[in-house]
Amino acid sequence: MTTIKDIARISGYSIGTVSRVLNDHPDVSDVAREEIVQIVKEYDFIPNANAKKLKQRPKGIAILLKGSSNFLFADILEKIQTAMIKSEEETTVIYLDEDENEVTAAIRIVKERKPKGIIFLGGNLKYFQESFDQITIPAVLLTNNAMNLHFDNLSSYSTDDTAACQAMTEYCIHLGHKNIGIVGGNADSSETQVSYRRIQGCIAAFDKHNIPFDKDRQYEPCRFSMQDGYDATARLLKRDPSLTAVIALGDVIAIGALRAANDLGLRVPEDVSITGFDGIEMTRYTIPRLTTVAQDTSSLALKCSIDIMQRTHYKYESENEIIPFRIMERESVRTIKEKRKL
Amino acid sequence: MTTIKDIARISGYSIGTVSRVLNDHPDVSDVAREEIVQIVKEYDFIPNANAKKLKQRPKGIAILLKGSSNFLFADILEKIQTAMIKSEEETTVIYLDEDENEVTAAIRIVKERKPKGIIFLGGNLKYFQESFDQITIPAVLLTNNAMNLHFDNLSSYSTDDTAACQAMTEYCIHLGHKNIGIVGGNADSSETQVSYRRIQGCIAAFDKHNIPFDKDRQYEPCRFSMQDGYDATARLLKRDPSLTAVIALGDVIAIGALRAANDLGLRVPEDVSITGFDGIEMTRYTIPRLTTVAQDTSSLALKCSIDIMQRTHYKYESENEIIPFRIMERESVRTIKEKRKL
DNA sequence: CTGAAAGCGCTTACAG
DNA sequence: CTGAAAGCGCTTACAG
Repeated sequence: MTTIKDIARISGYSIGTVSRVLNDHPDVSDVAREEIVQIVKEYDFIPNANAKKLKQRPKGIAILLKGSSNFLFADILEKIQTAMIKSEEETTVIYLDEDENEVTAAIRIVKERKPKGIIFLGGNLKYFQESFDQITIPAVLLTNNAMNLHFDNLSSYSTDDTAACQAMTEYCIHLGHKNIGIVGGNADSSETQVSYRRIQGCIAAFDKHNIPFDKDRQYEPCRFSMQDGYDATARLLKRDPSLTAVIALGDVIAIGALRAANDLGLRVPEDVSITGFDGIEMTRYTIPRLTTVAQDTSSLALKCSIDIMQRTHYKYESENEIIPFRIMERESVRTIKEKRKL
Repeated sequence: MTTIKDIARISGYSIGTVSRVLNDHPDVSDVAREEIVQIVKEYDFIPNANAKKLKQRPKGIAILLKGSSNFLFADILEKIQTAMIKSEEETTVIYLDEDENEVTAAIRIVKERKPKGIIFLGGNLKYFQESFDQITIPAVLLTNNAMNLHFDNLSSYSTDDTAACQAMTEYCIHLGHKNIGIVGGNADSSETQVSYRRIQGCIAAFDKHNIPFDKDRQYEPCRFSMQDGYDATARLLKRDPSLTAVIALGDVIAIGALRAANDLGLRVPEDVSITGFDGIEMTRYTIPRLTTVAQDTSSLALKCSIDIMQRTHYKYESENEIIPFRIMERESVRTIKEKRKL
């Protein structure tokens, strides 16, 4: 393994000068620079990154993304990287398992890579409560509201899950649906989890419009995957064939739901309406196209990028902002004719 | 930032002893161990990983995955990790951009992390030709055949893209299709790219059955995304409405194709048949379910895992193996009645 | 512009 | 079982 020492020996210059060339320092003679660059190329020399970081000062932004095949996060990530490319700052993405503790991971990464700031693409508020106090550099949490955590080096930009689900439910109600099923998440979960907040939104809509909701009959929990969405929707629809609409708490669940309804011989939306949540790309290609509530990934990405750049460079305050969502009216929900009027 | 030095000072032991405790070395007294562990916990001490790696010997397997939202690779990755978890070896996944040079990245990673072995999930043979010779540790390339590269520290396990596409095309031909379109990739690309090999497979089938193929009319290039698949298929189908089947060179393309046909008022498979390639999860949920050629991700993952473990631990030879594919007959292809017989 | 040297935070023979 | 010390491959004041 060739090291900087070898390059120094071969070039006849000192280690220090080689280091300066390697790091584009200005105070090196052109002759020295050329000779050293030449030898570095010849030997395909790449400096040992660990040794570098041992001395180096904080640099770059670390992006922790939870769930490597999370379509929503993948979308946001792409937009963050587009936004960040203009700034000088380098960006490193670290993919975490769905159920990994992202704060613990972040603490480790801060030690290892010494980033100037961190972006959390998704995160469990509980983990933040437990150990985010060990992180002292600026950070941004996306798609989850960190308001109640009160860390002054943590900003957050998120969609109001509860309001969004309430809006989607009301959308269905206004179209005449009264017997609506919900699929996804875990009703017994706590406020720190998205599915809980989303379910609360649905229930708020029912309450507001005086529509009864029988959880045992109209709700079916499931994880956020197509397969689970498929199974849960099949159970739900079999248990209560009178349901005219099913609100899936995530788009991947909805895609499974579409298929499940189909396999039960139900047409969407003629026989049963189905809605999603997130607004991932795939929902524009399903048959029928999925009506869903879209999180504003562009704003989320942009605000996050600006925030982290500002706070890593200057003394800005962190903030917690709710980004507006949008109901994407597409093809998977139909209008129910008022039976009473017949 | 607390370091090993602080822990040593506070505990009253030497740095060496603290290091031994940290690394679970046996020759430390229980008293010392307990005291030190206690203090480490108290201070939430995490050793600096860079400093560790500066001295440490090779460890773990690095997995380089090209294209962070590549569904096929995501699937294989999951299976590799399941297989590897049983072995002692740690595994690190590094996600690369679709168009990044994975070999250059690997060279850097070898220096930085000192892994014992590398797994490439996807890769461009051209990059391997150019600079894989700088890598001397055992490596495995997945879904691409490295046979002709002749590196004796590089194994490969792959699907025969050409044979698979030929088989899928023949499948359609046997069902009576004669006027078949192809969508995806870039016909002018070189042998080192999958799309070239897949197209060759289709053409081989046409030749074998004496079916004429007019590239300008029946072929439409496109990148591997739903949007591109949608656009390309729309162009293809408009240009030649007589096509009875469209072979998409990737599943995501096929998903776009499904939607495009639909928007053109064509029913799948009644009016036009559509096939995919890869066998990703989503193809089981499309409406209709997609007929596709499935790569055997389980075998790919298992063979790769066994290979890398063997070659990092013992003196095994590298090998290049072709893993059988499977045509998944589902719902998106129909049988054409022989018009002549009417 | 260049070199000698201290130091980053660890690990690991080597003595004892 | 434990400590003192060399060393991993770099960076960076400090002199000159």
